Amino acid sequence: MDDGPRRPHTGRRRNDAAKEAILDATFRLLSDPGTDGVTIEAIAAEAGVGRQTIYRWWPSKGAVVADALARHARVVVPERDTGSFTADLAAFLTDSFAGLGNEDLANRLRQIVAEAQHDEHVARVLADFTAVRRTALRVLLERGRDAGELAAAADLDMLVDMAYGVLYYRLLVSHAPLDEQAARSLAAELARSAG
Amino acid sequence: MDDGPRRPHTGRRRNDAAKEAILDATFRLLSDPGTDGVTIEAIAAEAGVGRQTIYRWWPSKGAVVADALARHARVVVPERDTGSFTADLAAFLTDSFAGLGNEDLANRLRQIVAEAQHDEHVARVLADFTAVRRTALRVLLERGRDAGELAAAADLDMLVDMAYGVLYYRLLVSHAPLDEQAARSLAAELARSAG
DNA sequence: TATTTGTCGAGACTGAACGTCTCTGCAAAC
DNA sequence: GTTTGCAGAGACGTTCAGTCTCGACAAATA
Repeated sequence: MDDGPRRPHTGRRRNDAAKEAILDATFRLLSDPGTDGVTIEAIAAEAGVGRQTIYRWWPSKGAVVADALARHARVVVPERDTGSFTADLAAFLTDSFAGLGNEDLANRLRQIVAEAQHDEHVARVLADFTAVRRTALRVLLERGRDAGELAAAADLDMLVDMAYGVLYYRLLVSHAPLDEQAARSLAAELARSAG
Repeated sequence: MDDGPRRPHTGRRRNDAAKEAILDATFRLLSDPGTDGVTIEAIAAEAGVGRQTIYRWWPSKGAVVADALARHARVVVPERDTGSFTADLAAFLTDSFAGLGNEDLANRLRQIVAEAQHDEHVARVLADFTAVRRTALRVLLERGRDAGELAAAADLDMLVDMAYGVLYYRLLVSHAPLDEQAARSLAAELARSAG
């Protein structure tokens, strides 16, 4: 049934610059704390593009948002290796928490998590994003375990989830701050898993 | 300026039965995994009520949803006191995780968290709901600490957040299951904070 | 009992937003 | 130079939240 392309491509090609402009505009709007949920209309206007052009590249608003987020997902987690596992862990958590001290970023992440609950595209991006973060923390914990600062039997994946769990739990429920003191306390409790 | 009610109430009174029907209908619809986000229209139809009647009792859809949820929020957390702190903790976490094994409940909680991010009414309900849970777990941890099974210096609030953090993190990102093994491992890591 | 008052269900209406369709212009391949 | 398909613009259909209006009706009062 599907006989595929039966002749070479002709006609005008899609404009990659438009795609870039759309992604940039989307990300810019997502940062704006004022707008609660970005609209396609706003993205098109901000990018100086027709709505249809957006739907030529992506199947839905969620897909655009997901793509825009994904390309900025590689936020740098500074590599720490001061020799002291506890200090490295505390620094890692402090950095992670501090990033969300920026309310723009915190709002963005809240939006992503919310949207991921009913948009599979966003869910996929969030899954990839968090997986990268988990891996980074796990590497740190492995180093600590190999150095004998964590119990050999410790469930490192669970420890990772406990750490990021606190971050997301507090981000989404907002009952307690994600400040430096919290990071220190969390690091201390995690490190208490001493071998 | 506000001279208050200048005469006793007259006229037909609001129908409490309608209010009940609306709340019940809302909760029923929230459980339905098919509908992604309940509509006022659907609530009104399900309750056999006019839309305006809903807005006569609540200011917004979020408020209705929040109220419907709040009245069912008192899910029973069985009181455990077997004498063994570790066993009690494991049982508490196993119960908590098991509740979300029900996909209806898990979906509902996902919806609540998502909606809470941009609806203050829902956010309030979620905050109250989680606060009750945190208190229950904290009592359990205090007992463990008093029994010398947790370090005296342990930051119990942080431990509580680490526990519920794992629950919410896994619920929302879905990278790992909330099964009994997870509950056991989590209990073990928390209890490792031995004094 | 008759009047007043405010709720009832029903449905029209507004406004926001998603996503589709259509139009004219234009750029790239043939 | 013709064909093909993307460009931006905007009209359009649809869904949904929330408001407004209407005739019916129930409760309190006179």
